[in-house]
Amino acid sequence: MTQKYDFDLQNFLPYLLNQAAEESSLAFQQVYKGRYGMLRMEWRVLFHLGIYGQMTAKEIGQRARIHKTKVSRAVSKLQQRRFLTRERDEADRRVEHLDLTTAGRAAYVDLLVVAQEYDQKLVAQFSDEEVDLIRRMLRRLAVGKPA
Amino acid sequence: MTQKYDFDLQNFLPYLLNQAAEESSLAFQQVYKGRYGMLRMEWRVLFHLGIYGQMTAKEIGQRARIHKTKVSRAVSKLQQRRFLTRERDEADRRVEHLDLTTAGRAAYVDLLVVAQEYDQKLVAQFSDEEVDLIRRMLRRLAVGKPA
DNA sequence: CAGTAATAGTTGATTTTGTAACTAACAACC
DNA sequence: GGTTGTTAGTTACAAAATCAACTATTACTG
Repeated sequence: MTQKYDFDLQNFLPYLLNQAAEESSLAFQQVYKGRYGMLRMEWRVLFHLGIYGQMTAKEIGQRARIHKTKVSRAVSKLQQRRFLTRERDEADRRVEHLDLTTAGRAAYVDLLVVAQEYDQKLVAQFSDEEVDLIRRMLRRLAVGKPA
Repeated sequence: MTQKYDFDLQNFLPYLLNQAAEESSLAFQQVYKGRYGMLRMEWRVLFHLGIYGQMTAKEIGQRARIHKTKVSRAVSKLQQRRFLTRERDEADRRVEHLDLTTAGRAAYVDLLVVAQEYDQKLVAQFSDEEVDLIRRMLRRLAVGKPA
């Protein structure tokens, strides 16, 4: 009965992607969780602000493909920890411009170093061409719409 | 200040993997959730039993790298839905041998077809060599231990 | 062979996430 | 200029993941 249908989870792309994603997130997760008590969504928001500078919650959600409720909660937490400030837009009072505080920027820079080192470790297992290719493939898969 | 440290999330492997994993799981998730009300852990257990035949909860956890509490709860749910049976090992009464029922096997086969079709759609975006490479890379990343 | 450690699996309390409904502000249309 | 529709963001409730402690059974050890 085994293998009757000749299918292997080890070739099933969504499964493989999940396994690799989980494993590859683990070490970095321990750092931002351990050092700053951050959640996944929180470091993502932190990094978006760190990299791209002042943004609104909506813009972060669009870029990172995170639902607005998750962004909202991550922003609250980061604000509580004094990692960012919210400033209401006077032209359109619905939107808030988010920006990192000095403390937030320090945390970002700290984690950035860790992220870069960790990424290099991961990437070092493969050739430059391989890395280049997997990045392009992953970006394509992340967009969706294969059909 | 922007780009000061020349780091792009779009190149950070854990981030890319997460994005791709999330997106690629979505369509298939809707199927097993919609048709059988299953959770991610439940289809994984179902597939492990479908592919490899009778196993214990521990073996499933090891193969799939799922924590035992998650396996335990998935198994309970699948049993409630009469998709699997548990049989106590008489030699070691701590362990249970799990096996799919006819209904469980039917669900497995049904979802298997969907999975295969979906995988083919994903894979069709790339050349055979590319697919081969990404699978090998993902398997390697999934094992961990880059350092 | 009693006592301690280890293993398979379960359960309960706490945190996180996901879904949907909500508020507040702006836009657009008649 | 008031009704209707949209958009940014929040909140409340339900679903799920996580972590720790628990039971039952087997294995080790002096």
